[in-house]
Parts: sequence; C-alpha cells; structure tokens
Amino acid sequence: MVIDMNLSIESPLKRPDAPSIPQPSLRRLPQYHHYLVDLEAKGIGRVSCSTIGRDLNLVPIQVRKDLQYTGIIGKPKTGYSVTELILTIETFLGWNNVNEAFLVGAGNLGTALLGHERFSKFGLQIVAAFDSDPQKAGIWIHNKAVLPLDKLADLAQRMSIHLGIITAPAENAQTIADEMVKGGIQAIWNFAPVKLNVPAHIIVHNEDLYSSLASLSWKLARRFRVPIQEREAV
Amino acid sequence: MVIDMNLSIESPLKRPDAPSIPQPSLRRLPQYHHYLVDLEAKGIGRVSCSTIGRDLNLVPIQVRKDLQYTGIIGKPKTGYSVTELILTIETFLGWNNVNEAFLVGAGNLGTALLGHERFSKFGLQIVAAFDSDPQKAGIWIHNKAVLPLDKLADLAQRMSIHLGIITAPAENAQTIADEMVKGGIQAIWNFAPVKLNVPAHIIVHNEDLYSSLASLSWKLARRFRVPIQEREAV
DNA sequence: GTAGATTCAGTATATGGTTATCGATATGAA
DNA sequence: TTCATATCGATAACCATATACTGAATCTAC
Ligand SMILES: NC(=O)c1ccc[n+]([C@@H]2O[C@H](COP(=O)([O-])OP(=O)(O)OC[C@H]3O[C@@H](n4cnc5c(N)ncnc54)[C@H](O)[C@@H]3O)[C@@H](O)[C@H]2O)c1
Ligand SMILES: NC(=O)c1ccc[n+]([C@@H]2O[C@H](COP(=O)([O-])OP(=O)(O)OC[C@H]3O[C@@H](n4cnc5c(N)ncnc54)[C@H](O)[C@@H]3O)[C@@H](O)[C@H]2O)c1
Repeated sequence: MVIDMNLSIESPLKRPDAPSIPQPSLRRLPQYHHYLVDLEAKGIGRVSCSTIGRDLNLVPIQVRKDLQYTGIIGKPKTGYSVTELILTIETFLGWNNVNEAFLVGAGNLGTALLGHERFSKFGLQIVAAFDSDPQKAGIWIHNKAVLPLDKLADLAQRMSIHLGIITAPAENAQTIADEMVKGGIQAIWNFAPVKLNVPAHIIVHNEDLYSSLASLSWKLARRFRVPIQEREAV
Repeated sequence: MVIDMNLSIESPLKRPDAPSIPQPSLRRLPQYHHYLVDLEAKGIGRVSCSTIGRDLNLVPIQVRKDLQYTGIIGKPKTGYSVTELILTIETFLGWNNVNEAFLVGAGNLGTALLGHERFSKFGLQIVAAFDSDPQKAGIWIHNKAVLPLDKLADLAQRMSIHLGIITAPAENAQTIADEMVKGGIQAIWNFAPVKLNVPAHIIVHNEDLYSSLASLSWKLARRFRVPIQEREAV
C-alpha cells in the first residue's frame, strides 16, 4: 500500500517506489501554480525564482530546485516564461488529464467537496456520490447524483473510475475502501481519520484535518502557556 | 509570521521559534490518539510501541520517538498505560483547553466545518460565523449565528477569541485576515489557497487541499503514464 | 562590444528527521 | 531465584531535504 498521510505518515516499513520528486516539493507546486496564474492574469510574461521567493516567502534556491523537478528550463537573467511554467506544472501534475472520481459519504464534508467546481480546473471531476443512508440515495447534490453504496463497485468498473474519495464516518471507511478496491479503484483520497487496509498497489492519500488541528492547537497552547523568553529559546 | 503550510512551506527565511517537536511527529499524534481511544474503549489498559506500530503501519522506533516528545514515560516490557498516554497527548496538544474560534466564509466548506461537532472533542469550539453576503448575515447554520463581517474585529476583541478560520474565496482571504488581526486574533487556520501577509507574531496554518490533490494526481498520472519497470526503478 | 549584474544549472554541504544500536529494566517461566 | 525475553530510554548512524556554492549564460548600460 502506498500510504502518504500528509507527507508525514508514509509507511517506513517499505518504500516500493521512492518518488523522483520530494514530497515537500510536490506539495509546493500548486502554490507556485496559483501564484503564476495570478501573474499571467496581470499580464506578466516572465518571472524569476527570486521574485517568486520574495512573494511566496521562500528562499529562491528552493523555488529553483522545486521547479527543476518539473523539467522546466529557464534562461539566466530573465527567469522562466510564466505561461510555459504554468503549463509545465499542470502537465507534471497530470492536471491536463481528467481524473473521474466517486465520492462516498454525502454528508457535511462530502457536500462541500461536491460543490467545489474549481476542482475541475485541476483535473478532478467528481462524477457521482454514494451514501448508505436510504434518505440520501436518489437525491441530487450540486448536480451530482447520490446513489446507494452497493452500486459503487459495479459502476466504478464499468465507468473505469480510478479515484475514490471517502468522506464518511471513520468507522465505515474500511468497508467503503473494500468496496472501492472491488470496483477496481486505484487511488483513494481518504478524509476519515483512520488507517485503511488495502492491497499494496492501491494509492492511499489521507487527508487528516485533525493532524492540522493538532499542530495548530499545540502552537496556540504553547503561546499561552510558555513564557516568551522560554518560547524563543526552545 | 509563523507560517506552516502543511509542513512543507514553513518559511525558511526566518525560523524564530523552532519547534521542540518535529512537525511530522506532531502531526502523527492525533493518529495515536485516535487509535488509543479505540483501545481504551476495548478495555485494553496497556500498549507497547511495537503493537502501535504494527497496527498503524509505523516502525516501533518512530512511535517511541514521537511519544517521547510528549513527555510520557513507559515501563520496559509492558509499554505505556493507555489512559495515561491519551491524557498526556491531549494535554500536550492543548486539547484539554477550549479554543474558541470565529469562522469567516459560511459557504460550502465553512458550513461543513460548522457542522462538525467532533471538533469540540479536540478543544475547538467554533462560536460564530461571519459572511459578507447580506443574504447570509442573520441566518443560523448548524446552530451557529452568521454575522456580518464588520462585526468581527469588535466581537473578537470583546470575547477574547484567539483563533480564526478562513473558508472564504482566495481573493478575499487577505482582507479577512487583516480584520482578524485587528480583532486581536492570534492564530489563523486558512483554507484559502493563498499566502497571507500578517504580522510576525500571528500563527498561520494553511490547509491546502490543492497540495494534497497535486500529490495524489501526480501519483495517479505517473501510474498510468510510466511503464511499471521504470516506475519501480525511479 | 565590453563590463557588470543577475539568474540559471549543477554540485556540495548542512540540517533535521528517521532508523538502528546499545545498555538497562521489568515481566514471566523454569 | 535465576534466566530468557520484550520493551524502554538514550545515543549514534543514516537518509532526505534544504541551503550554499560555483561556473556559465544572458541581459543592460556605457
Ligand atoms: N465535516 C468536517 O468538517 C470534518 C472535519 C474533519 C474530519 N471530517 C471527517 O470527514 C468524514 C465525514 O464527515 P462529515 O462531517 O461529512 O460527516 P457526516 O455525518 O455529515 O456525513 C457522513 C455521511 O456518510 C454517510 N455514510 C455513513 N456510512 C456510510 C457508508 N457505509 N457508506 C456510504 N455512506 C455512508 C452518512 O449517511 C452521511 O451522509 C468523517 O470521517 C469525519 O471524521 C469531517
Ligand atoms: N469546498 C471545497 O471543497 C474546497 C476545496 C478546496 C479549497 N476550498 C477553498 O475554501 C474556500 C471556500 O470554499 P467554498 O467552496 O466554501 O466557497 P463558497 O463560495 O461556497 O463559500 C465562500 C463563502 O465566503 C463568503 N465570502 C466571500 N467573501 C467574503 C468576505 N470578504 N468576507 C466574508 N465572507 C465572504 C461568501 O459569501 C460565501 O458564503 C475557498 O478559498 C476555496 O478555494 C474549498
């Protein structure tokens, strides 16, 4: 199983396919992309790592390193073509090709994701939702059909869906993952805070908001608990 | 500004307060917590790093390292007391104290967060929402009042709110952050995919779903693009 | 056209986090 | 009690990533 929990919980037991780009760099690319799209909208044609670094609070060298992984080549003194750079990043990330996805768990979070049209700009197309709640099966949310869960495996197979999104309660996530695997889904974006047991070839990407919350609340707690001078010294 | 973008975009220009615990370890703690709560519910009283590692797909040594940061002390041969460990993690993360928060942007994502009661288990209490849309100001979402944005600064000050959550469109995020700072808010959980400019002492934690999506779609793209043998070799 | 400044690419070093090793200690069986 | 085993805590080695350095390329200004 290719686990990647927010960069931090990649299974150290086995690393079958070490990435050709560091995870941190990979995760910075969308930042650059967003920034570059802004630049392009402003009519700016070329940009250097120094400029990007200044605007995004990163050291220029790191920016250059990150961009190098995408294969872009820049010109000394002038930097990179903004348009070319955007395209290179999009190609590198596979944002030019559409990934059709099924979402399971049409609750609070699921509804939010279903309603997020911008995902389509980044190659993500949620084509249908599934829910075990009979009240929800049959309704439409943000123009997407909500179907009963037992239809998933068959449909995924017939529609060649490769990506599954889990936004159901943690206790049901494993069952849902099993169903997805049965349907031939290759990758799972898991918003439930549990470790999924899936076959080795399945890509699992855990999106754990509690991890973030932990980081945030720790910092906040430290701020109000620890005296200033001690905080600086740590 | 203490920037932490998903572990990966911490500003390298200045590191005023290096953490006494590595970010990855910090982000793993909620995992352990979740797992331990399960164990406790099953009536299991003691647990070792080996067991945790086996169940969570981590090497035991890493588990031990992570737990050591919290200050817990275990007993050789038997491991740690589950209850004590849970309490230690909660205390370490500040989950015992309540963080009251304001949320700005009562749209898709904002509504999902407002409806997530489990946050209260982890010390996060969203007490009110704000929205610039006059249609939304005045209504209630998940039992939380939605107020006009211009009330934020004053209310934050009077209620001593220290945490702000931004779930508004990217283009308005900066304005909202400014307003939060004006209201004396100390930390911002930012779901909009932009870099915020705030004073140095403000903690900013960016939650960038697009980063995750990038990581996921890159892996997926690579899987379908790159031949197997090449993939293994990288 | 040349000097100087800037930035790129490639290589090297430093840092921080992960993994391994070692001795110490608690438990349970002989 | 004594021995075998599992696990802890601390220290050390290792690896991935971040940062620094070097030389070449390009532009601007004179
Ligand atoms: N909402 C948030 O802000 C938030 C924050 C952090 C984490 N999460 C996580 O996201 C997940 C979903 O959260 P939510 O707030 O949307 O919950 P929710 O209760 O609003 O929605 C869950 C949905 O999943 C459906 N469901 C339950 N079991 C199912 C099954 N076996 N198959 C298909 N559908 C099933 C339910 O009918 C419901 O519609 C949870 O795991 C939660 O921990 C949510
Ligand atoms: N919904 C998702 O699944 C998702 C996924 C990834 C990222 N995001 C990000 O989260 C943010 C919100 O997304 P969303 O889907 O909830 O958008 P949304 O359009 O549904 O909601 C945005 C809300 O913010 C309000 N708003 C706009 N300007 C405001 C201002 N100046 N002050 C206060 N409120 C204001 C709007 O009235 C609206 O209610 C965006 O930045 C988006 O990029 C959302």
